[in-house]
Amino acid sequence: MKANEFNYLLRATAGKKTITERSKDFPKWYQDVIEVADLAEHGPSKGSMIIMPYGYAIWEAIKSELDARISEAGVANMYFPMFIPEGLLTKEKNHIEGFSPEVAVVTHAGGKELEEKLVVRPTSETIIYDSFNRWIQSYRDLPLLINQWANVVRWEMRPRMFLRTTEFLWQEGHTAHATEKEADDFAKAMLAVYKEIAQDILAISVIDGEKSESERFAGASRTYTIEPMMQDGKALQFATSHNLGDNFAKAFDVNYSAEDGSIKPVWQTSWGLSTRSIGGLIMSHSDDKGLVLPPKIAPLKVVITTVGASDDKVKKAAQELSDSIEETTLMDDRDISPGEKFYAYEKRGVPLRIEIGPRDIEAGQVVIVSRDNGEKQSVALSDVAKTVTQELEAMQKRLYTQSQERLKNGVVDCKTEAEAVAAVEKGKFARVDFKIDSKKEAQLKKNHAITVRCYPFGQDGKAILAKAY
RNA sequence: CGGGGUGUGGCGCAGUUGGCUAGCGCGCGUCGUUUGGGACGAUGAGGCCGGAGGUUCGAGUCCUCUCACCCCGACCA
Repeated sequence: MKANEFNYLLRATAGKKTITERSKDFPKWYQDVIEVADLAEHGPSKGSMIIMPYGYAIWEAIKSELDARISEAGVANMYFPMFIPEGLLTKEKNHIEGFSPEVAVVTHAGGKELEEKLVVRPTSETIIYDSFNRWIQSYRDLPLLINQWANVVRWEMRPRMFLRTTEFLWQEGHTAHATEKEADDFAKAMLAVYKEIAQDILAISVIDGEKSESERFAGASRTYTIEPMMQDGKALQFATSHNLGDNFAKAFDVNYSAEDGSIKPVWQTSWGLSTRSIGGLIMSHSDDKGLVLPPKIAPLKVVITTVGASDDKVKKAAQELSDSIEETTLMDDRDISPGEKFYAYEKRGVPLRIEIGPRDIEAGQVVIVSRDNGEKQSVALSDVAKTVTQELEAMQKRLYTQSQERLKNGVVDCKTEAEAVAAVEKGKFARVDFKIDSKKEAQLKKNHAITVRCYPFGQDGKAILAKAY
């Protein structure tokens, strides 16, 4: 791996062994691609880092697509402090009950013990709504729509590669509205944005719906979610959007004067998508050979490798080819065996590989190989640029279609609980229309590790049951 | 905090009822042969066997204490 490929560092948590052990469901090749390193250089390690080649660029690609849509929705970006005075966090009762076990707390700073402890944000509702309280006076101040790109800390006991890490990067949006309906519509609109990102950009087909009461965000009135199916049949909560009702408004006194002169609480939403999506990406598309990235977010779309006796003539031709292709390319003319080069880029998920050797030069062509299906095609030198563009688009479509088919075939309608349990054990999503009360839900979770993923939109109260990450 | 395990080169491990100079694989360095799907040969560097104390002619191995890490459970999903 070349140094410039290491452009992503993410605090995982716990020891190297923990994160490695807990990530056994990850494709088995991941340790060849993603390095897990001890965080501390000296002494026993309490933490580890995930180091993924091009990982930074992948996150940046997701981020820029999402950020464009967020700002299109009229939302302003801001940065709030990372430390939250403990007193603020505890204002909303359900919220603090949901989060207190997993917060990291700063007790000492500036060389002395702090009078009021500072919580490292697990999410920023509290510190942001403290500001909302000061910013909102009149209905003219509404709606207030803000977003921040940030890192947050949740001290979970069981970390998992990308899916559950002690620190993670995300975007969290927070809005305040004059009416309950407006807030609810907005929460749903942002979920639709996430769905678009998942499907159109990451090529991951999802089910959208509402969470059950027990799976709801701590402090929310309603939680909306998108749930894709991973290759092993498990679900992944990919992104959520919450209708917070007036719960936080009441706790933080976020009120406004309405046109009629009355004082009313605002109605709020919050919504987020995190680096967990990279985990979802890996588990959705990758195969035994390594990472498979949808072309739209692949930082490196084409790699050109020399094969055969790579003399100066071949290297020169490869360089010219590399310069002529508009898509991001990398040329690799190292004098190592072709197999070694092929595997290196397959593992990293580079969508297209162009092979060029003496025979190709003689024939005036190159070989283009697609990462997802391994198909090879010989293409005349003059057609390379065009073919690359076409093939990248085709691959994006293929990956989405594949994900779509998996989800479509993976959902099984079940009449009884026994039927549903059996289906889920076989790696399916069970769609059921019998009622699942909170007692039944707890039972399913305890006995079978099955959860209600969501009540899909427009499906008349039917529930999706599955195992999940 | 309960129950169970593990500490030996960078990583992964072996090392028997105590025994002679502590090994193997991967990785790394050098040289050569290779190069159309993860090559091979030669050679080299790299270790107070987690720590302290004890038993013994002799401890990686046995005993005591201690430290650290990990797994299962509780959190999260």
